[in-house]
Amino acid sequence: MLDKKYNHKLVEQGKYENWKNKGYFNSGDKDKIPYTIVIPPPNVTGKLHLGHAWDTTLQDIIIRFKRMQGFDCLWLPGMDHAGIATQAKVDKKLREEGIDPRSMKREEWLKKAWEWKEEYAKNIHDQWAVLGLSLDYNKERFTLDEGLSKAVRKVFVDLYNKGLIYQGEKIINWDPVAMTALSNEEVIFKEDEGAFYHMKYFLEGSDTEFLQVATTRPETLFGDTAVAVNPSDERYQKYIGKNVVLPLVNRLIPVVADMHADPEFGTGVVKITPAHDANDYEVGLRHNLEKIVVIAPDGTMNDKAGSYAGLDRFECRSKVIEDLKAKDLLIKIEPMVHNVGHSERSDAVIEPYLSKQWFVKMRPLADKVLENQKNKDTKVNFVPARYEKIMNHWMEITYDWCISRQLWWGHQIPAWYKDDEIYVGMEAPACDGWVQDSDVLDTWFSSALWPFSTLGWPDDTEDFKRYYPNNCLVTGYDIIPFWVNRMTFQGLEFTGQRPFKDCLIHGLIRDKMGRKFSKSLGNGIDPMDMVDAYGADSLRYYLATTASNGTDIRFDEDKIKSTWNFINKLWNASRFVLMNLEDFKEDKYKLENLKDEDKWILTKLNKTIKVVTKYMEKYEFNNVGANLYDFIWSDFCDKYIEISKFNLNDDTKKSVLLHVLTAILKMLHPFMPYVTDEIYNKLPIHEENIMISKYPEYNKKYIFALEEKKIDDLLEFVKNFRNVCSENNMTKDYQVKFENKEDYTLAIRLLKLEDKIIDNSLEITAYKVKSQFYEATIYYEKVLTMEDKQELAREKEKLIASIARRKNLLANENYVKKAPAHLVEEEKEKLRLEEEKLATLL
RNA sequence: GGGCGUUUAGCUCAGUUGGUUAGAGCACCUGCCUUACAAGCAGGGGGUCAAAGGUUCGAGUCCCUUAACGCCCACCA
Repeated sequence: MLDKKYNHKLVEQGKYENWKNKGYFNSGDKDKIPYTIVIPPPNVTGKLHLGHAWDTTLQDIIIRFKRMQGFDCLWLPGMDHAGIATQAKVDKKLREEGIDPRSMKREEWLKKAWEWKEEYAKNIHDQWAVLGLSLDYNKERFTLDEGLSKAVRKVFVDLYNKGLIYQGEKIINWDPVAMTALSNEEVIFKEDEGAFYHMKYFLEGSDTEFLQVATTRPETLFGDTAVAVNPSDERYQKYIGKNVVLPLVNRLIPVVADMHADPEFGTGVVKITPAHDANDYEVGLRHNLEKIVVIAPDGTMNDKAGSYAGLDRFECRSKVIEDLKAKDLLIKIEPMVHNVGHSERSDAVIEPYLSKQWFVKMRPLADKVLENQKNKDTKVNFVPARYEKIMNHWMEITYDWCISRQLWWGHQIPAWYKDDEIYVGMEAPACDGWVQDSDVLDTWFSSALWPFSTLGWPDDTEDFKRYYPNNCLVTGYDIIPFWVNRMTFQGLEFTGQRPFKDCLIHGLIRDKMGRKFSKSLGNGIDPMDMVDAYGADSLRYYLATTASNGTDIRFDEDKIKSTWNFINKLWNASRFVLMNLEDFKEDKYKLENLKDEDKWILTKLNKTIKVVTKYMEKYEFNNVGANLYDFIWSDFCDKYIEISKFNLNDDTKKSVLLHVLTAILKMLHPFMPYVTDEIYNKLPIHEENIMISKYPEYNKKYIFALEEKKIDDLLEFVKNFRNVCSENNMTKDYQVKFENKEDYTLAIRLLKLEDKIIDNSLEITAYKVKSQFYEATIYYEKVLTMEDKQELAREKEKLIASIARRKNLLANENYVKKAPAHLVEEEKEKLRLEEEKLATLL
């Protein structure tokens, strides 16, 4: 027997280990059709947050559903080495231990990093287990595994040989704290308080005539090799071709005409620093200007900055301002708020930096994606569909991807150098004297291969052949540019296929006020705390059913609480069923000699199975949740169980109770694996385990339209009856006369009318209660008060208005002609009922 | 600057291909300890669906305009 209250801690204890040990999570049954999802590999940098819990719950729901539908399900787990993020954390830890990470040998440092990885991987495994995720651990991968590293090298080498990877000296985003290059996606623009510094660039040979140059970054002036004006800007025509004197440095630089200078912006004169600004770099190329790097990788000024060398770039900025002021070269300081790029990981202000890096040539790869998305049979189907636009737009405007990182934690670039020679290959060259490139690849370079590298590609493995392309990928919309896009072009390029058929996009989880969770706000919520308080089942159901796809969730603990209540309801309904089925055996199970109410619940059940299955297939779990909630609570618990109490010795009743409860548990199982497992195992008839049981299927045999309508109407009658009693404050002394020959047995039981039925009319206050089939008069000793009369008058007015509206509608020829016939009929019926009601009232 | 989204009950959100008195949970009001559940049961109140216009017999839903908020991309010397 079940306890009186649902106890999530007791229920969830030990179940995960059991499932895992029994091998229920394992893929590989060749008699079944394969179904694959690969987990978005979490970073080995910390704990999982609510976003992970949401993301993985959705995947587990899909996988459990498909498994119950009879597919050979592979849900492949794994983790991401997360290059820059992990390196930053490992470095921080070492520094706290008093060790300078950069003084270590690369191999020693890597040993520490692997220790870190093992520790955090364990945390993540523990959390996956708590959440109940049915991952196939036999297939687990890590992005730095030998197999995945081989895939990375293969892709690098092939792209290099195709000319789609090249090494070049370009302006890239430099993170001076992590001291590495970054891709554009890893730069976050934030509005910072800054200033526009207006400086005097004197004309050569003049101490009166100068150009007023405005900049937000005066410290870069040491790298200026020109100033530019717009060729159409009449104010400055006469200066084009002349030289100006670079302040503080006294170096002569030319005034060039370039479209880049916007006459409307600032003073219309812009200083050109080709080594520290992407636009200036382009200007430099057009005018053949020298590129002078003046900032060192750590963000300090280098020797090109003369006496300023060694100063941090921001200290240098202050010093330069001070000195310009002292020399009367500063005109004004104009405060301004402008967008400044910050490193996604270290938050350092990004320095546009001229440096030699490796790049992926994106145009041909992106074009392939755009072409493929036009074919509905081979494209990636986004759910919701609008997110396809995000990917396509990215593909349209994409620029070359900077993939080299000056880090240790990652896949070292498979390029070797010897004097001026370069060798790119899967393995190191055989002869001596070659030195491997010390850089590693962007983390996303390896994650981009995740859907196929995890299946053994580039080898032609059984797994790759069987489980690729993946059926579905689940991730948040914020990850589309970093990951989804890159998986898509790499998948197409290297496997000739989309990496996954569907891409289910969910939103972000925010706090109750709609703010992002962040460390600085201190509003973070540990999913493990929620599991502790309400159970994994409650958290999962809440996360999966709260939002429609692609939209954000505002975290609301009250809603998890209300899910807990729902589970408690399920628990108690199950408790009721089990109490009454104690000696029930398989030979007693029969769905025969069904009464109207049995047919009614079976019809409702089958309709629910149909609609729930449809929404499961469409990943619309919010709709699944709403339908199940309503069916379970309103139809099964509030109505059918109550009715069943009148007839509990009947094996048919017991069979129906068991049948419906079994189906309910199965449909809830993907959402609430623990509690459904607990209850299911206690049912008198059940398969080995609910998670490998067969998902309910719609069965026309158990659709009884007539009985459904009849009982719906009876329940409507009962409700109206109660309403009349409640509105008129009727105590128990009233009498009831039924006005026709329908079967009122159930109504009598539900309304407890056994001793109140009369056959004749009485000369006291009477109320009519009606539904389509049922009709009764309630007699009650009561004087009508003023209020009662007003109430009656209000109701009369309402009815008259409604009747008028309907008559009007039905008089409308266009409506009668064009609207579907059944609607017109319904309308007529409603009108008839209302007219009757009005007549009784009068 | 370009694009996407949101705006529905006090709060958080659903709302299918347009179908005619717009739903849920929580909160609120009334009455109930009715043997599965008071974390419950039976009822109830509450919304001119952001604003204006249009298409249509019919608009929360489709089209146009506007506003507020949010996000993405680009860019700001």
